[in-house]
Amino acid sequence: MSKPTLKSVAKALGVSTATISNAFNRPDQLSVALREKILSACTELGYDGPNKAAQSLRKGSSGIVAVILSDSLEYMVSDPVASQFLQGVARELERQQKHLLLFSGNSTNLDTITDFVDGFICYGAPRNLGLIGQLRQCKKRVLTVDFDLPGRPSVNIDNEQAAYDSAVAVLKPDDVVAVLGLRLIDALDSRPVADAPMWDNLSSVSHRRLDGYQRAMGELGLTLADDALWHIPESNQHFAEVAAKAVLSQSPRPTVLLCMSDLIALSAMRVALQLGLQIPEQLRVVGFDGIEETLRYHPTLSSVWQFSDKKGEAAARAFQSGLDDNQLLPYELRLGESS
Amino acid sequence: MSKPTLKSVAKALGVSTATISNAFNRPDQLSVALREKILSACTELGYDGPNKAAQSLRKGSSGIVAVILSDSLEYMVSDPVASQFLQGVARELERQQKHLLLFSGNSTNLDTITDFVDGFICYGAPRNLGLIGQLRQCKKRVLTVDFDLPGRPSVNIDNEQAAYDSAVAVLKPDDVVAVLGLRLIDALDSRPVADAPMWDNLSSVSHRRLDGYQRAMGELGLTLADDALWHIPESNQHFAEVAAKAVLSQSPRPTVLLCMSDLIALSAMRVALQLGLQIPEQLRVVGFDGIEETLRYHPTLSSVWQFSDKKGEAAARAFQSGLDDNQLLPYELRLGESS
DNA sequence: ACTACCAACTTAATGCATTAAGATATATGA
DNA sequence: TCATATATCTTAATGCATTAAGTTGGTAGT
Repeated sequence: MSKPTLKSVAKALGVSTATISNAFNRPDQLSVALREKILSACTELGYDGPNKAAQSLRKGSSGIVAVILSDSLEYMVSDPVASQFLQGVARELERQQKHLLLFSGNSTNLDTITDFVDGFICYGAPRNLGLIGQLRQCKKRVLTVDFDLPGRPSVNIDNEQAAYDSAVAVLKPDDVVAVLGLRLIDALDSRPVADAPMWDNLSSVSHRRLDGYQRAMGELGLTLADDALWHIPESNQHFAEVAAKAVLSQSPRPTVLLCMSDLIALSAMRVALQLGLQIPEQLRVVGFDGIEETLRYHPTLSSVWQFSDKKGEAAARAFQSGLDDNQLLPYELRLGESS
Repeated sequence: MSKPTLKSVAKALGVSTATISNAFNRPDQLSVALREKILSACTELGYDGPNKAAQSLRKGSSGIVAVILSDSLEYMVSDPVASQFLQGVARELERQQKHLLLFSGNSTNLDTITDFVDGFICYGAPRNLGLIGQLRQCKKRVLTVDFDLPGRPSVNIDNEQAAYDSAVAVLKPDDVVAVLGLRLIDALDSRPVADAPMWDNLSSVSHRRLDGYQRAMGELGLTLADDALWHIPESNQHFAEVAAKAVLSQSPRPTVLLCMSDLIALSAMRVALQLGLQIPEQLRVVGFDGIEETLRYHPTLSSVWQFSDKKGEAAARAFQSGLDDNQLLPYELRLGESS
């Protein structure tokens, strides 16, 4: 005997398919007695509700939400900030009884899943820029986080202001400043930005932060040397150390490092300590993100805390709400021993 | 004008729907000329291939694979071992052009997604035991990792032997042994197992490891005191520290700690050092799993490395292969400064 | 010239369910 | 008692595509 369907159950009970469907979806459309009879007959027959794939085809919604990560899943799951975000999304989605589908930002084709999902939460601009065009045209709901798409709802923090605040808190009038930036240009290794063209699409967050740093520096009359603005392709130990070593061996040696992620800042501090530098006496460091790990190391890191898990929850809630506004979440500047 | 469908495209071109379908799915069924005409007409019309939801309904497969985690997504994403595993799965799935849906082991109902996916990769027995029954009866492909379901393919390591090996490597004839076990009984806090009933379903891995420890101890004539076998509900710092503190203040004080995860072992070492104990002189510690973090701390941890990312890849490959065997993956005992 | 076969399409059944609109019967109110 | 409203169920159109089986025209072989 094959798997029972709505139709076969209906026939077995001598009622119409509409009634069975209503028994599951609109209890007010039939008598209580019949409904109970149907429901118990269903368990009897091993029918556990309408087929979700058919339902999804008919209703046009599945209860599955895709989260598009900026990079490969691989990288994302190992990044503390991204996985915090994912935790938040997961928590809220569980509350909503929805399902989470992970989608890599390296993928080329959105429409391998578009039909399956209720929409997309995009965490950071996808590495494959082709996806952006597809997202723009997508008929389904699209919500962006940490970047913007015209006409689409978004969840962000005020990166410019946050970066400004962090710089103001750490800078002094006579400082030599270096910036360890994240994904500023289109290069796969750590290197000074110099005159390479800025990578507009992928890095709006980074550029805002840079603007903030520069506003703060401007107010103090400080300028950023050409070779003191570095591009780091991925927020990890290796790439950060390369940049930190280079920057800290320049002369005049920087007295302040403005870092666009905590992981970068942490690595930079390690390098500095290895070079025998005193923190914060000879070098002050400020990070960005706010991750638990910075609390376990000494000196503890001054940083902008942006509570990625809350951001994830907010994103999932905003996705569900149907509202199309651009949300700005609060952040918090927390000073540690590094400044 | 509404979204184009296979039917509307067919009408526009004056051919049958079967032909359009074949143009996408079975190119050998129509002439090259017509196919190209159709394909270009499709881009013209903004039709980007057959609707996946309908396709899934018809074909009965979607290209989506669900990974059922043992706990909440929240916990899983933050656990280094689980996220390593997830990375591996994601990597292999990307290769196969399949999609990854994350499913919490706390969920009550499998059939909210069964119809959407091609099957399930279960990473550890789900915390909600009700799911196990549902998985047993599930018509779709089910592959288990780190536990077994009768008649289903699985991916494991030989936990008993691995635990045995690790214990043999660290134990000496006059040792006082304590075991910090993971999820041995049904309790939400850290506590001695004592005479609580073992939690069979959820902890097969842990029980195998315990068997391995005990075999090794038996060969050396060592026994495990009643209050020296501890249950830890979750592999995290807090629960591990509670157990470690308790065990290390017993007398006679243990000279060896057999820990069922590296996170537990790491926390235990921290506690030991705080108590002023010398490692490995006064206390030897061995862990389980193999995570990068243990290489950054001193003393470095002796542990069983099980390469969770490879396990993830193997699981995704085995899922795809259709083979129904029970795979045993290699592990590696790596000795560090802790023993 | 006739059969056989192939290439290239089409027909129509099928997968599983939702839902607006229609049909009955029973109850309500004046 | 008659018209109207309500509760309860059914009919049938619809969502979008896959695929086995059928049709047609043409080529090849003898």
